[in-house]
Amino acid sequence: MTLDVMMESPLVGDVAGNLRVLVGRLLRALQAQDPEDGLSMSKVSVLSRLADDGPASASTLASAERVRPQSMSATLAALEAEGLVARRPHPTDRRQILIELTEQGWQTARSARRSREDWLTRVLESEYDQEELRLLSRAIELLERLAER
Amino acid sequence: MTLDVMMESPLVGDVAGNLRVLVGRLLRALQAQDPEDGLSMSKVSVLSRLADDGPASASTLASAERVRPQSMSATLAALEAEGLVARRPHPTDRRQILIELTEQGWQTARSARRSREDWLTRVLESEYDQEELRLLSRAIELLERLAER
DNA sequence: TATTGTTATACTCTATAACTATA
DNA sequence: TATAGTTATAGAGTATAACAATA
Repeated sequence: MTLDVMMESPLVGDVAGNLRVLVGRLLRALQAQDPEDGLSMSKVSVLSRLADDGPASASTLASAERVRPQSMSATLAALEAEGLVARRPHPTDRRQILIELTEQGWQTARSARRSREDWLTRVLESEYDQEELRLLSRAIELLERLAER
Repeated sequence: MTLDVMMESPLVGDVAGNLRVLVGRLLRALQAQDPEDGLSMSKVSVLSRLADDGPASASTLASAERVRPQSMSATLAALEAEGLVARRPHPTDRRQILIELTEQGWQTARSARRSREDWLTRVLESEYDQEELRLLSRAIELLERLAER
């Protein structure tokens, strides 16, 4: 125990290397399954954030999602074309445009995040017991902190 | 406790929804930082697998990494051009070409998985204590099972 | 016929560069 | 000048389609 702290434990190096590889593989595993709603992860991520945090400007979304404003601009144009988000002027700053979920956007955000029937849910249910799911749930909280850095 | 098991616990639905969004965000966080060795996650993933499992054919790698054979073909061509993998004929099946790590490929695979200097390692070190790192390490094992599905 | 692998081509996501409008 | 947003263009990764060689 004390030893772990005293010596430079290899744990952090392992976690880093394995996590990097894991994220790529999980991405492809999730993309391979999951045609379901026809939405890319980038789009779901933006919808999800708008649902959590409320309306936001394009540049706020861009930095939160760690993409360039130009990239977010493209994503938002696509979401708008699909009727999932709408734009309204910022009350005081006329440069900004606030992005908000449409009613359909709300429904999509909800169903994308909580669809209990999709592949991932079924796999989690069959692959892990309750204790492992609780561990995963805690790990996800920890990793969300990481994703914000 | 018993209640968790008896009622359809919302835990699995939460994990599923949050995990999907998390993976996308982690991907971009990792890609934003981490130019370091100049290798994409896809490439590191292939090198990593070759290091773990030994030489393999292109089609084996493709299904293991969940990409189409055509996509793996492109990835392998790039890795070969960088001198990290080499090809040798399959001993019995002349259709197949076995892919193996070169000496430089071995070094790169090792350092990519255990690099103690990169952004991710530093963030992990500063952001998490030893207990949290152990939890992450266990979670990564669990999620690797998921990535293979 | 089925399998392994490649080349040709296109799509998605994200990047950089250059621009307009507003603060 | 600095900030918010857009359009134009390019690169990486992966997909589908069509093909050649071998089983």
